[in-house]
Amino acid sequence: MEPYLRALKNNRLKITPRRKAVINLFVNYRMRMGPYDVYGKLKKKLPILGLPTVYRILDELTKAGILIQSLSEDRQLRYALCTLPDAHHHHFTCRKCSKIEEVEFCNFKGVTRFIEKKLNAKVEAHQLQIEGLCSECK
Amino acid sequence: MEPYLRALKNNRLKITPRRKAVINLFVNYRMRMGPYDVYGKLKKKLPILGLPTVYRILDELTKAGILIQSLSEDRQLRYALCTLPDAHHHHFTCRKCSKIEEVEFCNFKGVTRFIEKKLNAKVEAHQLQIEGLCSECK
DNA sequence: CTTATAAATAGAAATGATTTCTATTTATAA
DNA sequence: TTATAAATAGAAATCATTTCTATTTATAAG
Ligand SMILES: [Mn+2]
Ligand SMILES: [Mn+2]
Ligand SMILES: [Zn+2]
Ligand SMILES: [Zn+2]
Repeated sequence: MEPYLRALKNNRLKITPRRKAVINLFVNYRMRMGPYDVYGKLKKKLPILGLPTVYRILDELTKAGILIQSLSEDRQLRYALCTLPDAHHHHFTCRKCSKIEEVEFCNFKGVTRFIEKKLNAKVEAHQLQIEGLCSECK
Repeated sequence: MEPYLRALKNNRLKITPRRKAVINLFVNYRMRMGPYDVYGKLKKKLPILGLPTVYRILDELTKAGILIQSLSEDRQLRYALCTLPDAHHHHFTCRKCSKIEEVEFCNFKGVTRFIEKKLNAKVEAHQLQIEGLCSECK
């Protein structure tokens, strides 16, 4: 919890009950959740809570490096805790239980070389989504 | 053009002026376009044209393997012609001119091995977006 | 412990891409 | 030529997301 509060301070974000509750939720549930999921789960403990606040906090936490944002099959926003904010890496999502796992391995240099040689283009960014079944669900 | 019309037949889609116009547009402009881009460009030649028709045709052509669908940074739908519908491959998008190029190279097996060994999970699918500047724009 | 201030929030409202609906038109096969 | 299901236009609905504004709150300084 402390490193996340420090990340808030580093990004000049005040430590509020709502922000702490959102972070806590993601620490307890290590899975992908959308704004409405988060809203639904927090509404129990914080009956006075606005959905726009959830959207805003999720965006702020993403910019602060605490969460990662992705789009699910239905093209809606999803977020998950990222425990390795600094080094380049990817994420594996379980199709059954939505659990997220860190993938500290990236092969992409080979693809970059291929493209820059064959297409004579400059590769600037890549994004990789990996899906499947986690060890418990398979 | 003929292989695309054959693909329509194979998918029990009638050959209509609207569908031919959409395919033609993507054959002439080898770039990513959204429904509204397509609508705007076709409206000149086909003044009677509905935006829902464009949405529907783009979806049908994607299911028929003629186009690929992707989401742009602004989370909106984008489409492009795919000239290699059968073999597994990826696509490079130019950030400046939106040109799409085929990338017939995929490294992913190494990532799969890493994940299946380290996380004991089953990898079922992956999606890779590659962006940069094409040979003309860089 | 106050107080001042900018930041954060709730709730209502707006936005806008995408989808649905329905009456009419059209491609296609017999 | 005709019958039929498929395709379409245009209007309307949907709904995730964003914007707006008045009120509340976290925080730092005195
Ligand atoms: Mn991570
Ligand atoms: Mn392709
Ligand atoms: Zn799982
Ligand atoms: Zn370019």
